Amino acid sequence: MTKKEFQIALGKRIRQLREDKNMSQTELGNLCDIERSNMSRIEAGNTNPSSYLLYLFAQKLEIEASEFLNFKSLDK
Amino acid sequence: MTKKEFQIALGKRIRQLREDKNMSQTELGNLCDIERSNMSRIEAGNTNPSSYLLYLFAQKLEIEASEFLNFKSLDK
DNA sequence: AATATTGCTATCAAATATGATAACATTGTA
DNA sequence: TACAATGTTATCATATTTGATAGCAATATT
Repeated sequence: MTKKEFQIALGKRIRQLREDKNMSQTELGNLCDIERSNMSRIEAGNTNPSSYLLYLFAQKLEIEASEFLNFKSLDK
Repeated sequence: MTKKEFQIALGKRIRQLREDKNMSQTELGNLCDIERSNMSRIEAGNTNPSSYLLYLFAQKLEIEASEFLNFKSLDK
């Protein structure tokens, strides 16, 4: 999985978990002190967010941070 | 958990999982195409590594990436 | 219809991570 | 003892993420 592919998969996962909580990008962004434009970039897979940001997302969505990285082990 | 506290906890976890595989910083760094000085910085909690790097670590250590983020839920 | 909300994209500056390298201490090994 | 490997810290340059902002389209909501 390339970096870009990873980012896209991660972005989709973040969006999915955010929508499960019926939260907007703006809301989650505010809770985590990041811009909504950045939320959009991240969910679109256009950037490679920091580990700490994943932790913040998880905290604010009240889920385990590890859920973001539960990718099916497709590749070696 | 502050950003710094997170980085320290994450760094310790990375070190622990790396040593479990009897791998040196140099070896894991080479496999992931990152400098050994960067490995040291990360494990010391002096930097906030990218999500993709966690993924690479997991792949090369043959573990689930989610293991890096399995922190005990100490904080709200 | 008008307004607000949401999400996307682009731009530029600021902050941060990483590469590359060097020097040092420590430990293992020849 | 020498030598290599390992890990740490520091520096500076480069790359990347993020902040801040704006404009746009689409969709609610009034």
